[in-house]
Amino acid sequence: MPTNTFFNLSEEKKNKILKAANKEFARVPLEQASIKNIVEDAEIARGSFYQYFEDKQDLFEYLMTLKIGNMQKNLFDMIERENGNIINIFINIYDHLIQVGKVRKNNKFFRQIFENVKTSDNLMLIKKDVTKNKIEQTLYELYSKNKDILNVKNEEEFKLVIEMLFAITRRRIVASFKCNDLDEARKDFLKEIEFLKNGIQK
Amino acid sequence: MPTNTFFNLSEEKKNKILKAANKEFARVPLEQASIKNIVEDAEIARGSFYQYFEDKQDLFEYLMTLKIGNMQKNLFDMIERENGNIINIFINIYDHLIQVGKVRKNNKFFRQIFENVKTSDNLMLIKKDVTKNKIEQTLYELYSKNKDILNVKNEEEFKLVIEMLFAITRRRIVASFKCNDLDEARKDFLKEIEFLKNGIQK
DNA sequence: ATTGACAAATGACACTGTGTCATATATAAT
DNA sequence: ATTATATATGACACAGTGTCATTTGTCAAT
Repeated sequence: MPTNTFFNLSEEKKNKILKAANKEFARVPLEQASIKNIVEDAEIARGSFYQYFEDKQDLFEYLMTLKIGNMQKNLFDMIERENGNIINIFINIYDHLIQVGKVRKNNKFFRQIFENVKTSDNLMLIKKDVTKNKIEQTLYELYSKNKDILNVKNEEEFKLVIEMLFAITRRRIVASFKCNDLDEARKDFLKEIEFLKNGIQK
Repeated sequence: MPTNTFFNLSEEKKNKILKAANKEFARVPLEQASIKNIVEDAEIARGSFYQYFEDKQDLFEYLMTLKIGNMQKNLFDMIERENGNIINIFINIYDHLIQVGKVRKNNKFFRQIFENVKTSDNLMLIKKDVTKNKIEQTLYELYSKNKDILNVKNEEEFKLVIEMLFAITRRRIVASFKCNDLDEARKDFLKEIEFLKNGIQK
């Protein structure tokens, strides 16, 4: 978490810093991002940076929570709209994120994040406990709505299914970045979803 | 690729360097690995390192090809043994790698690699064209053997299936690192494979 | 208006690590 | 013995990090 000193800054100054951070984190993966670039771009002294943030990770995570906050609402709306059907939800997430990637300015920022998620990284970038609770709760609701249409015996198995859907969606979003033909990319995604839905075995 | 200068070195010296590299790459992910540590451990001058390798990536990739070379034979044997059944092959790969992780000294090296593969990284660490050709060829043979038991219309779809199996296996191997109970971890893996095999939809 | 006390800003500094290069040393070839 | 060629070396310039003593700003109390 940033310090109070940071939060006490004028909106203008805070924005300048966040904008510079956004730019840097969009440029390269987190490990390669340089505080030097950020402070130069934001026109603050190096020392000030450390007055505001513990390190670049700290700033990065804060920036993430801001961005995720925006998406969260969309996500819960979407769950509502799809009446909880987990498969359709993920298809919607895919489409939504591809759309975001195409249109929005923070395009590159998200791309960096998606491309650089490591196999060992957790389900999601959601670490904040507040959202975590809501997720847990939502998960249970989703389970209730899906247990009759899915081949799952209990909530544990349902979680596995979600992880698989998540992994597929993530991989396919990244693949779409590299692919020129978005329609083609989407077809591959849907094909994989279908494989998971109906099984690969004859 | 390392330079000729490196290959001309005495076996002893080469081994000392590779051993030091192995140690460092087992310690931290590639980006954090330090050439300084390697040269100090291998007792060579900093300048010499750059006489042998372009950079740490170069050394890393060479080390990888050595290790993969060892596994390759095992893999092709396994394909033979399982008579090409792609699902069983992946279950075998899982078991084999878990075994390697438990037993072998290079334990940590593999763990680093598996944990730090990024979503944007390709199917495998196999970049060498030689092996690539053999893989392509093997892929076709595998397709022939599996097309009758799997729900795939063509080789493209078969490739998607392989990618999915690969992704699942990778994720589940990494999960097993974090899990104390290896049997539990294996069950989750098999469950996911079963989901893919028979579908998640009732 | 002056003082004191606290908050915030600053950049020089010590540190760690990278990649290069001129020079030194070894090996081989004639 | 001389020359050519290959190999080895560590000092150096550069880039980045995190810290800290010092400076600057703010504002309440006198």
